[in-house]
Amino acid sequence: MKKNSSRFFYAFILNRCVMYLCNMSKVRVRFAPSPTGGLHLGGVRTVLYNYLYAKKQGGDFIVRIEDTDQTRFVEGAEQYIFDCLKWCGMEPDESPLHGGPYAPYRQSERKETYKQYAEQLIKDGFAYYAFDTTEELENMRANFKTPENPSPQYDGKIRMQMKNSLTLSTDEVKKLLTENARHVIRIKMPAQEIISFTDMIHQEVSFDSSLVDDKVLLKADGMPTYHLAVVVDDYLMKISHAFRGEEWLSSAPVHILLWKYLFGLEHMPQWAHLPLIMGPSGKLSKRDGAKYGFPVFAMNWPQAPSASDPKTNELAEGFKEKGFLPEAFINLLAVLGWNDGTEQELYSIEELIESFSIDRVHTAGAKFDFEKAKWFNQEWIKKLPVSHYQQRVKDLFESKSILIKNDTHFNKVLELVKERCVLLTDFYDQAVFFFIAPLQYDEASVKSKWDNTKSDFFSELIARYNLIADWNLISIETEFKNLATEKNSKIGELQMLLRVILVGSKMGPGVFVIAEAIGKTETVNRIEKALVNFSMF
RNA sequence: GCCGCGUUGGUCAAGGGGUUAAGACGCCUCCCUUUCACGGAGGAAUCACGGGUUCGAAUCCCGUACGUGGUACCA
Repeated sequence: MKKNSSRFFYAFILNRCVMYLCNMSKVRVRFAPSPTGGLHLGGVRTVLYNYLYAKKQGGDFIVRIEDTDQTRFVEGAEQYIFDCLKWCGMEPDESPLHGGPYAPYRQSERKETYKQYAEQLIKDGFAYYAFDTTEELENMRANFKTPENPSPQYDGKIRMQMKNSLTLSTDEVKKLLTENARHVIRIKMPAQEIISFTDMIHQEVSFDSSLVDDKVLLKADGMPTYHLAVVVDDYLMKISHAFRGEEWLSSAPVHILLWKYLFGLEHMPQWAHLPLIMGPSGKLSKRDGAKYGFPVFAMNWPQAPSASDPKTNELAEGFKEKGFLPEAFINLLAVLGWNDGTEQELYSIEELIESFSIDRVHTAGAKFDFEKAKWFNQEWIKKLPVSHYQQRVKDLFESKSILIKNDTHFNKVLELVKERCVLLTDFYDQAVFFFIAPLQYDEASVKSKWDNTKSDFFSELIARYNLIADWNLISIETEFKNLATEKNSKIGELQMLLRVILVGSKMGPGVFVIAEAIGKTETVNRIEKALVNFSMF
């Protein structure tokens, strides 16, 4: 106790010192999705690492919607993202739905802000207007294309051959601008500069500015591109740490430069580029889900209906609907690319917050393994009390037309079978027979064993069972075993037959436990029914 | 092509100069159970390759190969 509190004290002091030395304000992280479709594995892991880091430091978790591409906007996607976060147990502190001091949190609603910064960059000579049409850009790419350079860039080498405010006269530019000619604003990448920064995962990363193209900052429709928008918003929203997928690493130099030009490197958040999650063959995609039979989205996502191809109007399955518990989903994602150095694998969200550290995140991408994912779910089903997921299982039963009348009894049944369920959906097969009599039997197991002595035994068992006043595990088992002994029959064999009679197949918990649970009347009914059916084998 | 990032069993991974190279999933065998699981005991399987540095390299350095991301008025 004493040791703990002193440890806490020193940790606290250390923390304060670090904050003082770095002149650090509050930890603020953001998850910035585009509302273009389902939220997949990688996305959820990115949120998770953001969330864990923020919560561990007592910081804020912000969700910002990056909807700057109006052509890719999908109705309902934003709400879906929030639903997924809620299901996963990660409530944002600030977001378009939750509000906050830096609203609006939707980039489309901050359009004018970005424009000012873009103009500022032009004024300072760090950016320029470009008037090239789509055709002109295509021509450029076609003309400069060589086997050695299959995808020419709009960069320092060719910008002087294009139609922009660097090549046109001031008057021409002014004229085009007043005429409202379609144009974009591009960053002017410096000719020779090594741009480097420290990534919390990859350590030192550096780029040669001459190899990076003049990225568009402000599009012709006045919307910013991601590059401008992240930097501006991260600054305005006082983001302290920016964790994102590794697919952004290549464009990091653009963002670093923008920070330098606009706000100063000292205000820049600390970066961490998270390795990508892979599918069985390469990058994890929606297709992998269909191909290998596992979900890639957090929750079901109805693919956008397409008039030209009705096949695309299908459902992308989610972990929730597949039968995963959010606890398991979060757990498996957290340890896919991170571990705390101990042998622990099962973590609650609170334990994750406690143990998480960004510097123990792997540098390499990890392949998603569905078998292991299922194992996590199985462990969580065993670990959590049945009451935790009872409603979901109840809904499952009711969707299959089995009405649950008694919740206490239902709870007991689930308790009996929980350790043999991997997915929540398994509860149906594992427990249906507690509610309805088997419709068919495992014939192969019965055929070789069934004869007159067996049918005599079960006929007499019915009589004995009918006499039991107190229907409980002991009386059921005792009667059964006594009768078997009297008849000089093999108990094990008869037990197996009783199991098939009650369940339909060789599965489930102890036979007498099942008999007790379904009750005397139902047990007797099922034996009677089997006596008729088995006579045909 | 160019640039970035990466590479420990099939998968997730610990280990970061001297280890019999942890552990988990999956697979196999056995025990438990005349069921299916759970549980328990075992087993097979690994440092991408080639050069250095070193008494000693999975570990440090350099190449190569492979993978992956970027190379859009997408994010």
